[in-house]
Amino acid sequence: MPIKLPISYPQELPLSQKVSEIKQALEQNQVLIVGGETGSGKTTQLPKICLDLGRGQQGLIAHTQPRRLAARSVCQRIADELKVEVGKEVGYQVRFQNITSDISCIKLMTDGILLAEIQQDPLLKQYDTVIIDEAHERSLNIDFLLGHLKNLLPLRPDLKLIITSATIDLDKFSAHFNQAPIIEVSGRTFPVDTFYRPQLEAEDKDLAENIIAAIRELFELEQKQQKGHKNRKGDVLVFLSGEREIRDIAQALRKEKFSNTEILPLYARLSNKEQNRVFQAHTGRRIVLSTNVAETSITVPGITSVIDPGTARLSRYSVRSKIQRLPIEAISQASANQRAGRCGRIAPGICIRLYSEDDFQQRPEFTDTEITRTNLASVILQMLNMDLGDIDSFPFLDKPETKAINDGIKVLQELGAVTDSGELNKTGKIMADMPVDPRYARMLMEASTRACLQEVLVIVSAMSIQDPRERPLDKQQAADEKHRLFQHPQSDFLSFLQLWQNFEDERQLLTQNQLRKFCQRHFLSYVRMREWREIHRQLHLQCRKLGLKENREPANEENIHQSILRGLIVQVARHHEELEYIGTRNRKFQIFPGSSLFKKKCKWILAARIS
DNA sequence: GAGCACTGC
Repeated sequence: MPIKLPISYPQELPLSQKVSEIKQALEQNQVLIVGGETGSGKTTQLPKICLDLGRGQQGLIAHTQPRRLAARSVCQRIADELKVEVGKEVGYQVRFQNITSDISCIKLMTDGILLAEIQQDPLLKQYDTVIIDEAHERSLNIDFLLGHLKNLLPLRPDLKLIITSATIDLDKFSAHFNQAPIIEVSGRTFPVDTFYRPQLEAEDKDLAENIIAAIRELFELEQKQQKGHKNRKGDVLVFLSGEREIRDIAQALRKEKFSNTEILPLYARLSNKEQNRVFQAHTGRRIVLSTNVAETSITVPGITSVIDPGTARLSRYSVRSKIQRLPIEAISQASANQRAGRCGRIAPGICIRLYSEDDFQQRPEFTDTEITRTNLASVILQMLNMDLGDIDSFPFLDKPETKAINDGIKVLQELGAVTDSGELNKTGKIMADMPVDPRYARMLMEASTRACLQEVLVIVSAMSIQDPRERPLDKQQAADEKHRLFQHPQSDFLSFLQLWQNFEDERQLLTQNQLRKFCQRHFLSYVRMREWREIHRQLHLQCRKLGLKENREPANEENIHQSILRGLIVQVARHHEELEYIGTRNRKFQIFPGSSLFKKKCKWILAARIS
């Protein structure tokens, strides 16, 4: 039964000018690439165009976003434009939340959800159209989806696919899909003036001084330029590498006492409430000091200038050392341009780069894609589970190096998920059905045989989220003191268990409001505690479904640690001297000072994470 | 003696 919805395209959106062109291209081609910057309207209008063409009737229109928040808010916007309720004709699904119904014809979701669905339904039979949005972000999920979709298209001639991307590297997507047509849509952005102000090491200035100098220059530039403009001083966005750098620079900037100016930190670990401060109206000027969250995840409103020191932390896996790390690196040109673009959204902007134009020109054009920077065990496990055949011949946009693939297979062998010849065994099949890292999945399986699944479920969920313990700058001691209440003297893994048990006891007794207060008093993030419980619940249900054995009696600690060890064999270490330990591959490291084992000099330890 | 960012049936 076709659903009739009133469809119109807001005149002011650039994409609305191209509706008939896009319709024609979609009718004549199976795949279409749409390039357009922020504000082009592609995200909200493309699903409507599909609907207009009669799609979303035979099957759903799938529309993927890289983040949960985006999936929810895009869903809301489309529902508003179509004048329907969220969850009816237009719904969304993200982890823990499925707000769709039988009458849904557009389904917003994270790309991770679509990927997970492929495990059960490789042909994606419930969809007649798939829109992969923000494909330029090139996450592991997106790359895997684009590879699978390429194989799928000939098997589903009725399926239409739209790939959208910022206007970088459109040809690459087109080439991947048999020279699919490209339609470019302009964005609604303003020009950004870029200035290069290299930090001169010879002058012995530190980053703070360079940033202060840049801010002063910015203010002067604005005054000169302001003759023709309205007299609103816009806000400044400064990109920094991490929490500590933000703290240091904030301190230095506050000392400068810029008149009528507020310094605002922004990073993902802040509570929602603290993050929301950037969206609140304010008088005077604001200088926002942010990590990379402001590059893609959070759009800070009101920014008219950007200061870009040109570095960021980037997660990298080394096949040689078997370790995932977070080094600070020079960012790519694409990333620098994305940062600059953050100040051209409401008025012409100014971007000051704290490096030379030469330096910029010599940088790589694009950031290395995630698939080249990460351990492939999880991707390979999923591919084996789907029986995709030879991994070498899977049509990745960028093929991972053979040695990275071999390393991923080796990890799976070490976990006992595949045979010596690289085939998935029974253990591996079950692991592939668990929504966690293969190492963690292996721990759960081991725990099932060692009568400690209950406990290991709590620990694995804890390791899958960000640490719920908070340590505010001005209350570090008070926080440490409270956290010690939950500390197990011999094991940080068991500390998680102790925290969980305490929290559960309180949760049974308290109202939600009281529980929030309990969290505040004990320096725990309520939001992350909730995420912990949600992941735990999801994993618990899945383990039950997969037939893992739950223990009725409390487990013995030895068994808990043996189970964790089964997943983390490469992270055992022996005491060397003083605070130093020697791990596998002769790696030397120290224990994190927050650990209960920090100064204990144990003979052997098992590290949850090494960096 | 101390913390980049996302994400999953």
